[in-house]
Amino acid sequence: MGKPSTILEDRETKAEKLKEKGVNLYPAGYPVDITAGEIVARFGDMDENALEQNQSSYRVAGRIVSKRDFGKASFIHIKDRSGRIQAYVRKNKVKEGQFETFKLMDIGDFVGIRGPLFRTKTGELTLLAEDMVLLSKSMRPLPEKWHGLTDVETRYRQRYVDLIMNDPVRDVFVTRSRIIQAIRQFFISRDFLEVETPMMQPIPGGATARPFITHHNALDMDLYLRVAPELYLKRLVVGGFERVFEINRNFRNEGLSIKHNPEFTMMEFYMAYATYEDLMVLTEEVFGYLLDQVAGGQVIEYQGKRIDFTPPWNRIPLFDSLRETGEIEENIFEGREPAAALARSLAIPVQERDGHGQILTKLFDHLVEPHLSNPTFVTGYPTEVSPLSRRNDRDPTLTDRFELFIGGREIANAFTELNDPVDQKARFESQVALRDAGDKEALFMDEDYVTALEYGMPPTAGEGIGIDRVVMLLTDSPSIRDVILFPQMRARE
RNA sequence: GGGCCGUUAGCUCAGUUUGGUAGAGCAGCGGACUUUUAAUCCGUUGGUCGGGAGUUCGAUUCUCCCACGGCCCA
Repeated sequence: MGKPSTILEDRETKAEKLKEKGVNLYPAGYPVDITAGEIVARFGDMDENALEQNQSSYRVAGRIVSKRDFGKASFIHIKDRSGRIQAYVRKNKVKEGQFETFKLMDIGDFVGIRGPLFRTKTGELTLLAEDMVLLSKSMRPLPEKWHGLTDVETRYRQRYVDLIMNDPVRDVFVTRSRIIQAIRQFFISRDFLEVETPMMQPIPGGATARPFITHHNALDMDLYLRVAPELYLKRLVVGGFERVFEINRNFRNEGLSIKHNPEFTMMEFYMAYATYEDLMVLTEEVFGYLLDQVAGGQVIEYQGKRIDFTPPWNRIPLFDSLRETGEIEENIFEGREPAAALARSLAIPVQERDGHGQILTKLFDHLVEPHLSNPTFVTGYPTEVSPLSRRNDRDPTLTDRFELFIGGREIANAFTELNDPVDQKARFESQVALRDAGDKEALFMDEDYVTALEYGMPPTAGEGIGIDRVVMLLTDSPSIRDVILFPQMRARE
């Protein structure tokens, strides 16, 4: 990159020639009065005669994405945010001198074109250029028209080129925006308040994950990029906002993979007086709305597999899901050792500090999770791995919690919130013990959060939905990098 | 962190097996062409073969190290 080549030199030469002709390479603005997409929508069905009757002239602006020259005439396609439209540039139709200027333009340049519409011999709706101005000169060549840009590294590092060249990529991000809009609308319509809570936290909390550390100079204190907004959102429930949600970034200092990016987008919501069972129904409803809005039906195809979102979704306790694999002995539920032995035999790493519940959850992750294709609520998570969840009334070793799996991946995590400050403090203390034993993902003690609970939090249920993973499902994208505009990459020298 | 694969012209890719300092298509440049659709036709420029070291008379090719990327595992 940045190395001189003849292609770059050719563009500089053209730029110089244009300047000599008095052409401004980078003029300000252009009075666009229609987009390419609107032209197609409004005139796409009109035949030649009808178009001829319409004497109106239209101003369109966009990037030249293709060019077919013929001496004294040329066909180009220009692309704007709505789509593409062909334009016909002919020497005796444009203004004096403009054709010579056009000859110095390249694929990649932005132009503004004014003229009437007509239909070519081959039937394509086309703008006849009567006035044409250069709006911005492109100094670098775009990738080849036929194969386009496929190199994934370049696609991620120079996403702007990917977006210019690959319409399906562009569509993914349009869909992503629509998904977030739909979720926002759904919750606002249910009387939830959208809020923003700190991304920089003195005590990271809300999820068991390794945080990023940063430093505030004026305060001379370390701050953590949040791993979750959870504890702040629940403080707001304490404060009387009974229904809140936030859609924003979380940061986790972990490896990169096809489903992990260090920063990712999470939607979290909290609903006073609800239980985790209410949230299962609400989750079916929000996905139902979402699929209607962006997928046009309750069945999608993800990576060649059919996924049916028609409610009600399957619900299964975590331990039962392990039993159903048929690959386990009942004794793994009775004591830590048999569970640990099974895990080791499956090459699942078990740490000294891992408790029985932790090991069973790891077995689930390994044996069950990848097979949960249709939406499935898994309930009955051990209290040990759920330090912020309310204990189940019948079995206090389990919590009132579910995780939602779709397409073999965790998509959401929800529970009735632990609002007993005494139990919460004890849970934090267990987490601190784990941290002291070397678990870098364990929670920190958060005294102020306990204090908030001491003021009283109504019975509440809350849920986090991984937005990137939802977008992956609904856009049939195999990698999280395909749904994040600028995925994290190693710095290049 | 480990394993496997990849990195050659602006882009998409051959070539490496069997070492003799590189090819194609598109793009670009010059020419013809006033209704094309990957326009067509004629001519033509362009490469420190990801970086470094080693083996060799000679390395894009073989060996080692490094960088970046992808997939799988952890």
